[in-house]
Amino acid sequence: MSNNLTIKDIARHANVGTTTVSRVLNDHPYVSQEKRERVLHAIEELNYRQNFGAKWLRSTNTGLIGFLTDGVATTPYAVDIIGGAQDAASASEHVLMVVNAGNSLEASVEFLLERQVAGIIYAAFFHCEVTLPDNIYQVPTTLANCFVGDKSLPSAVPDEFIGGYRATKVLLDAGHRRIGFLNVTPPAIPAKQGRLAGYKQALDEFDVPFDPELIGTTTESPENYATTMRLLKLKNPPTALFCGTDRTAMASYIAILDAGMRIPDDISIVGFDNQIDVAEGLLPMLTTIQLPHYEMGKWAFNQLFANNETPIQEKIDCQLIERDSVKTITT
Amino acid sequence: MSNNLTIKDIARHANVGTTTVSRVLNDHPYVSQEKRERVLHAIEELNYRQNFGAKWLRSTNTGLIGFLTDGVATTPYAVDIIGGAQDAASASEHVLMVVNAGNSLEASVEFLLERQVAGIIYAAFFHCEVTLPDNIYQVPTTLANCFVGDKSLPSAVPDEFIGGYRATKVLLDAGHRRIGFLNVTPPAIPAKQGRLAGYKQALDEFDVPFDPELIGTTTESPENYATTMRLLKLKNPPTALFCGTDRTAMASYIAILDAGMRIPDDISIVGFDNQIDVAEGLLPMLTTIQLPHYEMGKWAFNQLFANNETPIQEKIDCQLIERDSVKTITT
DNA sequence: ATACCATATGGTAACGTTACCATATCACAT
DNA sequence: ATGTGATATGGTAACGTTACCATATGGTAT
Repeated sequence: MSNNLTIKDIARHANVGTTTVSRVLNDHPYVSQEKRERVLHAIEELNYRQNFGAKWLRSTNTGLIGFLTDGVATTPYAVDIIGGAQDAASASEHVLMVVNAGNSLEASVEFLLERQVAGIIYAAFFHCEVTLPDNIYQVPTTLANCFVGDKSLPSAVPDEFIGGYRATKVLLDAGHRRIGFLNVTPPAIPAKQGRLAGYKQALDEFDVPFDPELIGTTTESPENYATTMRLLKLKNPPTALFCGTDRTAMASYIAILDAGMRIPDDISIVGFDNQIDVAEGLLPMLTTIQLPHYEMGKWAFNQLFANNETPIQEKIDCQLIERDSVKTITT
Repeated sequence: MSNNLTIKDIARHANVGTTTVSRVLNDHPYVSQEKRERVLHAIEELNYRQNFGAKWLRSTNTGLIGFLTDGVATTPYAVDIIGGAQDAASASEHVLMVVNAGNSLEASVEFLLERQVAGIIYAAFFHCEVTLPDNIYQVPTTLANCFVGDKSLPSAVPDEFIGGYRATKVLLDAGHRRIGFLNVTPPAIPAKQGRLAGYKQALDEFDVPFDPELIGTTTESPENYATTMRLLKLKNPPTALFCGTDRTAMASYIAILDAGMRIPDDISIVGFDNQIDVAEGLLPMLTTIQLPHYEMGKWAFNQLFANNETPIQEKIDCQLIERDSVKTITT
């Protein structure tokens, strides 16, 4: 089935030396147009295919990049990170070797090193601090959606602050002054602190005092539902809600409808994540904040061989995605 | 950084021949316990790592499997297929090389063939018929979530019929006799036909006549909402709804609440997909049908080297996931 | 004794490619 | 004439591994 041809075969067929064939294959200079065409023609005709094993044995440049994730690689969230990394990788002739870290992160890294990967991208499925085994430093490594405490590796994470700020500001701009906030809870610590700071900053800019009564946390749907209800029944209830995740927003939608209110007429909602199936599935469609998964993946690949003196700790913007769940009101 | 040690170095260090080292590395027989330990010890001490390029140049057995998907590989749906394939692959010392087919499927296959993959798994992100380039037949190939018209390749797809049947039956078992059905629309043709047949079959078994008035289609949320409303306002309205996707169910939830009804007290709902964030995010949590993504991925890997005379066309069961959106009623 | 087999061990020639060296030609300046 | 540098071209030695062959030892059946 597979016709084990070598460059020797095609060298003979094109009546040139093997070196010339290799040069054509690798786009090296110093080959006449005429011979180049003869070689190309022979390759075409014999249906020749390079042997990458031999190639990398010589050159030790495999074009392989290890994409390593914590156990839960296959969550919808992580997926766009892979997408971004993959697009960037194929733009420069690299391939991703996707590996889920099993019980031992060190063993997974070892596995990739054995395959001579030129670099490793480590991605977490939610924004968090990670600890990585020492052997990962044997090869260029970048992080997506996570970071190491000592900042010894380049890392791209969402700018939670700007996300929280944007979500709050769109509501303030629409005239809202009582804005409930169902913040995410640990273990997503960077998200929690950053978004709260962004929320406060936006409030400050509009001279709206911070009211702890308007703050809740997100956990599972029943709790989200209950928290939303609590907020709705406040003496001075919110006219808008900033939900820590799109999933939280979903529970809030249900609570609000159950309470006999309408979105966005009676209350405006902003989510967080832009989890497309949820955000576009809800009605009215959800205005939310985009987590920059794709961009983090892309950035992580592009930084792999950047070779900066100090590893960059990048925070990537979280854009506002406007849909139909926010209504302008007049105070 | 990387200490280019070879098998020779460790042979010298352990005071054995290179062949013996190779034998230890590959678990071949005819090595004394004593030398085996000496070799293992030397490997440990020198921190030696095999060179896979050289290895496969000799043996042409790379342990690499190409995982190829249509453009939209990185949809949440496809992700569990990768998970299943990956788990099965690592159980037998294989690695997945994940590639998104770009504009040319043939070029993507060529890319994988160049890398000497031992097999290819092709996965679609929704159940459909696919056409594949000829060069894919040069290596064992299996299909997940799709099939080729001439059945020339082993394929695993969801059993849409049983899924539709199960969804309808759980409602019939709960006493419902007026069951609305918002079926998916093309291009997901196998899903559409199969589920409808399953729906009818279940109805038949309970001697419930098929009523075309109760059938709708799923498209985008606003339409789903409108269709749900139409059903709700029927002279003889449904007491239960079978939604073609969990996303449809989300829109139906909103419509039902808007109409002043409650789930599941006034109307029961069953979804399809078990898209976890939606199904568990809704309140009450959604009873739905599991699409066997993980199993299809696993099956596809395990069939790669099965070598059956005729390629198996497998239909994988779609299990019912019971949550809280179905209520038993007495007629 | 002899033959035969299982076990153990190491030397060495591939595997298919590219890097390095050697060589050749031609143009263009000295 | 002579030197220099750019362009072309091919031979061959690696790269690190495993398959194959050769060899050696000890046990067991003839």
